[in-house]
Amino acid sequence: MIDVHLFREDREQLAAALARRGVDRAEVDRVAELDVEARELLRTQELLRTQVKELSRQVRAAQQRGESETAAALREESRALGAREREAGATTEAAQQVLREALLLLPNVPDDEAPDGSGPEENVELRRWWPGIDSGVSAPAYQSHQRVPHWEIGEQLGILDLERGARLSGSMFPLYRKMGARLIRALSAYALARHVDVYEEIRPPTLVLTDTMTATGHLPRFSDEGYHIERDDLWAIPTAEVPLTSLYRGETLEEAELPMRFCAVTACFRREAGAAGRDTRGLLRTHEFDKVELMAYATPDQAAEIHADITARGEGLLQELGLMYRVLDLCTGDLSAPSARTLDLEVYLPGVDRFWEVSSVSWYRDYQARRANIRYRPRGGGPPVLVHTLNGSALAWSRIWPALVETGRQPDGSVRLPECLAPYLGGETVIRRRD
RNA sequence: GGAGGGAUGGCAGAGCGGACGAAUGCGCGGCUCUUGAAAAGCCGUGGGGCCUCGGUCCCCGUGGGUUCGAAUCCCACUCCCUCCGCCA
Repeated sequence: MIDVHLFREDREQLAAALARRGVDRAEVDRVAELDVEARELLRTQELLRTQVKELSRQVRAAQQRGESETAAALREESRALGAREREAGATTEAAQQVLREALLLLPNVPDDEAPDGSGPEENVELRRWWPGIDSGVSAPAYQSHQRVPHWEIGEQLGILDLERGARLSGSMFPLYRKMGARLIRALSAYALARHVDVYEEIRPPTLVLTDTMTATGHLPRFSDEGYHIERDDLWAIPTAEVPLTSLYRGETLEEAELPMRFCAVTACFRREAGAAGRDTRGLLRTHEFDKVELMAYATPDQAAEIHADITARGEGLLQELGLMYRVLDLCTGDLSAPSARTLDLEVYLPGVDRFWEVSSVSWYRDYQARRANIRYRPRGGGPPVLVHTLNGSALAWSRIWPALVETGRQPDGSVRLPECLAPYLGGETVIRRRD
């Protein structure tokens, strides 16, 4: 959530920044007015409250002097004021609630560096990588045996069973078999092993409270996107970012502890309500997928370096896996609501001939931390300061899996997997037809 | 699911209707003493909001209630601990 002070002190600048991502000026003005209103109501209420407290003191004093009639009169006066105070309190609270809701719905202020644009087509491609690029090899010319979509490969090799997945849970709930299942497990083990040097491994809960979903910005704005278990009022996490960001919710850290870095592999659940019917073939879009997530709390000074590190780790994995990918700098119109700056990593799938997002590395500044109330005590003293939060995937396996089987497909129909996975696959890096 | 106990500042822990945002100890910071350190002594030390920067209001797990007045009494809930039941 945006600092409400900006609406008082820097409204013009704020409105201009938010306009870059399509927020109507009227929205900004409305929040500013709600803020003024709520403060006025608060002042009225506090004045009444002060009077009640003063009268209560006088009641006691009168009682101690034995003046019971005076005490009774004062009590009566205070009672009347108290009723008015309660009324004013209710009004104030209602106004503050309206203000809070409006603030929660507003997206973050984009970073100055984020490119302008109104939608995905205006994202800026920063770089592109493929095996051998460093030694001057030109972009790969994929062969016809690689131009087979992964759902066909998966069926041929018996490693992906979408029909039975759908039987269990409906469409877009994939079921992997044999080496296909093992590959997912291997990828998670491989990636975590690469990150635990610096990122503490966490195994968080998969179902979380509404407060936990609200802290990251997934609620209230995107309630349609989440699986909600009504009976217990719990949400299935759409990404490990959600539990990881709330790990220290409500706490005050010491500056010396920062940056704090975490990684986790979890299942991720998405209803894909807004994308119904699009990209539904194979594994392109699924309701459940496994992903390794990196997440950090940082001081504002540390944030840029962490952002670069998470990006580098995602890229590092893609390079070791030998997959062509590109890096996009998301324009203001495509930025997720809580993010100030996001770099997307997109892997190339030769079988379906398209780049597909496998990681979104985002810097939220203090937008999530303000919702989650996570602060740190500065080394040199002074009041606690909100942390910056950052996160990114490394990586989303439901899209790496297709990239690997399509890219690694041999002329004989078998699939060759990258050597870096051998230790996690029992040494076997070829998936053959009769596996 | 059942029974009982608990939740107070960075930590421990007192307070159980009136000047309590809260004793005391530890920790932390500063100073004195010391060649230096330790010890000792002295002083300081939670967070948030609002305004005319001097004030003022809120926060004792959360939400409600009683009262002129609530950390303190009542109700509900959450979480933690102990025991029982069930269970991978």
